[in-house]
Amino acid sequence: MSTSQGNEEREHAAYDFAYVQEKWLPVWDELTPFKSGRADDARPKKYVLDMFPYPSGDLHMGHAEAYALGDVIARYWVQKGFNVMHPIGWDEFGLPAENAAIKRNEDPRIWTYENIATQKASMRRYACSFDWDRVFNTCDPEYYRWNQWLFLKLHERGLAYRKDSAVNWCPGCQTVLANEQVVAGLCERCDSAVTKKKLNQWYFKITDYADRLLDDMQQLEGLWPDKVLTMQRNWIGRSTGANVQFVIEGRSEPISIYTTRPDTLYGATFMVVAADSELAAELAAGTTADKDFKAYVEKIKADSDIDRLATDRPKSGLFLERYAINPVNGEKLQIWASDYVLADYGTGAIMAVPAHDQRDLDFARAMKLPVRVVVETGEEDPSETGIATVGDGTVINSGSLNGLNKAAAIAAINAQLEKDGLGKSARNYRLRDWLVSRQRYWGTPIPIIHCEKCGEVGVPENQLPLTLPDAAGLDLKPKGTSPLGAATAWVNVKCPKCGADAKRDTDTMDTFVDSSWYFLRYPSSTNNDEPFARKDIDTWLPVDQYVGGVTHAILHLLYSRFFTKVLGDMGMLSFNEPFTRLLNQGMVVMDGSAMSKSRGNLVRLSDELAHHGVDAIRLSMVFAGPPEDDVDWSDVSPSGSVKFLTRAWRLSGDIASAPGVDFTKGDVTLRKATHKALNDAGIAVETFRFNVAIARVMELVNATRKAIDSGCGPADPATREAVEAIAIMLSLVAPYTSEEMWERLGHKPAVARAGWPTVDPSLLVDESVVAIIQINGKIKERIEVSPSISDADLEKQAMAHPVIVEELKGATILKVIARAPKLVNIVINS
RNA sequence: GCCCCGAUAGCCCAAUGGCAGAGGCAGAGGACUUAAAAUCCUCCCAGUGUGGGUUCGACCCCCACUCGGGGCACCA
Repeated sequence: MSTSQGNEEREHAAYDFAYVQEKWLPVWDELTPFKSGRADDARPKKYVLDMFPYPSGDLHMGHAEAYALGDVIARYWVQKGFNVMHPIGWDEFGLPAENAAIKRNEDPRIWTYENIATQKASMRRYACSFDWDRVFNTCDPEYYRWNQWLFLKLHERGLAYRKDSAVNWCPGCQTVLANEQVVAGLCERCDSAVTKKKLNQWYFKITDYADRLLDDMQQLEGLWPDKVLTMQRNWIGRSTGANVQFVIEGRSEPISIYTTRPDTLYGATFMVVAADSELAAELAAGTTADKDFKAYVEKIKADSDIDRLATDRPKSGLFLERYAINPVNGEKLQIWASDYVLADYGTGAIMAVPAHDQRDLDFARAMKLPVRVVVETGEEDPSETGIATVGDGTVINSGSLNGLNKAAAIAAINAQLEKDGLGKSARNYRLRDWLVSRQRYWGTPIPIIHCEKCGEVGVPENQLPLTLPDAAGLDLKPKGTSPLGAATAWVNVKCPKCGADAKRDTDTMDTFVDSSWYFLRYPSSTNNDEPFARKDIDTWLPVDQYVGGVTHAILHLLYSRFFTKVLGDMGMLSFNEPFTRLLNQGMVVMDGSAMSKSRGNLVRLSDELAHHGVDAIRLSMVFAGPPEDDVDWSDVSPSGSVKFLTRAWRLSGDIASAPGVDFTKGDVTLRKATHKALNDAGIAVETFRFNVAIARVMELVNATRKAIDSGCGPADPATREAVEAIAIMLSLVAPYTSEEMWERLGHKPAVARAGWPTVDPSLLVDESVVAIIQINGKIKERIEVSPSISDADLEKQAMAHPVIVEELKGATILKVIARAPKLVNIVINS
């Protein structure tokens, strides 16, 4: 630590950030100001969590922003006297590591652990307020054994199951993908066009939780960004309607269709079944249409998702030469097969009401099928305009439903169908079960043994973790089947139940399994007896504040919510939403677009840190604008941040009073500025307006500079109070500078634990305020009044003011609005 | 095509329905200096995308539109 003489020597030197960084890091290592959960810690808890990184290289600008923002929140609550747990770990399984391993021809662990070491060192230098004692790696067996344990628990509960299904297949990665990992028909990892493949795969039954995932979002209202809640609602996509039974000529069983518009049942003019469904194949079998049908199915199989998603795609289909009977009027309806009906939604069959559904109308017009209007909406005839009338109206041509509006007709027809045993109300979801198996090496092995006699047998718990076979000797290149299959010594085992020869499941789990419960692990990160201890969970969870990118709005957050509910049902925890508050930070872009090497606009974090120092980069990130907005690095000025920090730092060398001086004896004007800044900055931080909080600190720095140079002077206690407040507020964004200031002010480290000064409410009120006097909304005069003046007194003063009296001469006063102590508005006719 | 968010000074951004400017960047001038840098001081700049409406009063609320960003997109 510097001597006072050393301080003097440095007094007028420029602020040397490199020196200061090197100076304080070892001190903080020693003091561990952010260690959470000491046994004797009586402070109330606060769990602040940043989304954990993937170790794909060194930290980049995006990390710098995210961690700067998360750190403001974590450090603020520490200053406010909370026992803050702010942990970090690494999310390591997945394709980047595996692809790097293939390229380098080595074990993915090597690349992974190298990158972790790099990132960890960068985080330490970046002065993140992480609790380093809680770190874990998801690729360590000590972690992923609990993925396996959870998988087995889900399997026991029927929530993990295998089925044959047409799944998303990425030809680039040579693996299946979850629905959530297909973005606009492309693989989210490698941008290959995703195709369909019929495979037997593992699923988690997230659809069982669709209603709870939807309904529990009510409690997140106002605490999560609306955008994320909307995206999740859309993704789950609950729709309500009815299933209706249609008798089929020549078939013993009726076909059930799903519709959201049972009120238009009389308007059904044909039926459509999904061309790729078993139902379609069965209906076509034996008819003269069968040959054409098979050809049609082959044709649509060749279409990629991209083709299917094209908006102007013409409708295609084929008449199956079969007929259905409309249950309400006995009409004979043609049954068609088409790819615009999805096999895995609803029942895979629909009644087509072309007058009131655009897709059905497009199809009817293409195939020359009849259109019948059964809802009078006042719009033109759909069969002429080609535009279906989908809105509300009066039901016509519909027997007993005639004259009703949409809602009444739906209620009436549902009741009638139910009574006649022909249908009942139903719900459907866009959400599909979560496909969790992957045909790749670098993931958690699925802990299932396949036995010819016993079927799927879970690996006994006492044999967990089931570790990955050594990568050496395995060909990791993607080839459509798991590389684990080649590890014969690993694959061939005895059935734990019957002892017969059996084989291990060779697929690995989707890496999103790892991150779906990791936030539960931090409080128990060193516990090797269970995934998490109930006592720790009850102490720390749920997460009070989660910070991360909006890219995870659906995937990770939905899966985490699902896991939380499942674990709740298992009695392992007692809350139903894992993340109480969520902040989505924006991205860091350059010249308006995402940074990339190929675009040539990549800014290297390490370069920025070398040029401007950690504090200036953190400050620039936080001050750039509202946290949820993108930061355009070409708009921010790290050198401006350096300038401000230097200016603040210099104040600390100018203070002439001693630590502990009685602030109440200080200059009132500056004291008011200090307390207002503390008050406003605190509110701004709590409402995520960090840029505003910094503006308040800048104001106080300016006011203090002025007070020292030409006001109450450096010896006044108020200047010390102000600079100490600045150091504490600045500690949220500029840990090095503020620590240095704190020392120069005569205090011992760490400023991070100094405590947010208590705001004196009496210093927040002004003795007098300026009230404005308006006539017809235009400002005519300003007067100084007491802040506690009454409306009546303010009005009296305003009306008596000479300027106003003059203005009002000859006018008729219509109304006077007084809003003490801010303004009086006199309305006159002019 | 549908839904959501945004638009304030040359730029980034502030403003419980009540004086449009908190803060910063950039710019201009000055002080200090042999000079430069650094520092300090002072100053400049818009009436809030467009058109209506509500109100005593609108950046703020309502309607329509323009532009920008994001999400969803055959889910019956």
